[in-house]
Amino acid sequence: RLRKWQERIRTKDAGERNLQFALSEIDRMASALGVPRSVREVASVIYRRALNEDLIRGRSIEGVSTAALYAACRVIYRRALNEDLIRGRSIEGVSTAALYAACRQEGIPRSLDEVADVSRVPQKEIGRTYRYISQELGLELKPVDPKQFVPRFASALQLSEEVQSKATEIIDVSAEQGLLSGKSPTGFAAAAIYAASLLCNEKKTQREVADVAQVTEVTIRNRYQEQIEAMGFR
Amino acid sequence: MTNPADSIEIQNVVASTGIGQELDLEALAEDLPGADFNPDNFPGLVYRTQEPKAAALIFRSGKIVCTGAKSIDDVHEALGIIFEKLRGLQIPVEDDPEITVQNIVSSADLGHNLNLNALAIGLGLEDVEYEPEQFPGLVYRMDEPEVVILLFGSGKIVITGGKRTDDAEEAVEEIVERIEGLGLLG
DNA sequence: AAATTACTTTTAAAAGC
DNA sequence: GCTTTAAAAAGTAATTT
Repeated sequence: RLRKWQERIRTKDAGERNLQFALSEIDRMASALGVPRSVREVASVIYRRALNEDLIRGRSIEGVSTAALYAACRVIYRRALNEDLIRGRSIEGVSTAALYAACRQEGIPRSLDEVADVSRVPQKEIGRTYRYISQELGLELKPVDPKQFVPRFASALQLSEEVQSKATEIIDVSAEQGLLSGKSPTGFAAAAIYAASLLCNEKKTQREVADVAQVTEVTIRNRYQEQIEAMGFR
Repeated sequence: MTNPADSIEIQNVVASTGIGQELDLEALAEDLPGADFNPDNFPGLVYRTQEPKAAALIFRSGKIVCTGAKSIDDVHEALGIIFEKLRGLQIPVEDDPEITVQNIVSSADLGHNLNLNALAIGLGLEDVEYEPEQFPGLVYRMDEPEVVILLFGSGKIVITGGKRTDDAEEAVEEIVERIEGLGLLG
């Protein structure tokens, strides 16, 4: 009976640790991404819900970057595994996916690429975990709107409000004509910003825009051509 | 006015069977020209037939998976070739092993461009996965028939997960009906 | 800058880690 | 969950010419 009691304490300890770790990870990544505190709280709420519904199962720790934190993560993972609490799923993967979901829910999305840059988990697992918790928690998030990337990308490029509203207009018009289906929201936004910068005489090169949006120049070129045509230019 | 169901083409059929006899894959790999066997990577031996074109995974238990065939007839033909090859190697093979179709992958064309954003919301976000940042297709899980449909902006679609030839046809009729009901088909 | 190759998604079975 | 097989869809990306 005493052993059972001790086990319970240990279990509770590990759970607390995991939660603390998950929350500190969310905070660390959110800081690195420049995400406002209000959104960090949403990410925390999503993580807690995932925990409550026992969704942290069946995923393995795969992300490796800093050796020390990875080691700490493994210790926690092993403990949780021994206590039959986590059974597989990675805290980091769920933390990162929760942050990605929170940003989307709050209308200030980060691309999976951007989130992966500050996470210790590979992009592929983040996407997979996101789809999993999104489905299980019934988040029902609408597809990412390319327009939501405009303010952040444009400001990183030091472009004016005028360029931003022009880019937004280009996105609206070309999406209206059915050009958005199946296209990457970041690539679509990047092309519109590039086009708007030309139209407003605040030209940025395709490379500059591509770097900020983390897409290739080829993608910008392809989307740009379609959008210009949709706008009736060319 | 062409019927989308008429555009259905079977692209791949996956089936399983067994010869009811344990196999020494090491020896089989030696005797079967063109066989690929890397037990460190995967427990099955890979053998490809040219006509009809298909790939078979042969396991130690004697169970076989056939994939890549373009029709159910081709699956039977390809497996028939493999059965004969094994018999030629003095390996006893049941008279006509039962062949079970496990999955049929088909493609089709709805004939109109699709607004995937509107479709994701219209079909119901709970049954839909549409993440254009990761994949350009919208993934729709249909209940009846129980298949998964990938829908693309071009109107081209992929139907997979079905076990009967009729599943694809029923699925196309059903998805066309649903999309039309939403007023989202051309 | 165009062409090629390759990877993303879904599905199913097999034996074993 | 992973490993392997094949196939389509269309977008994106990395190489090669």
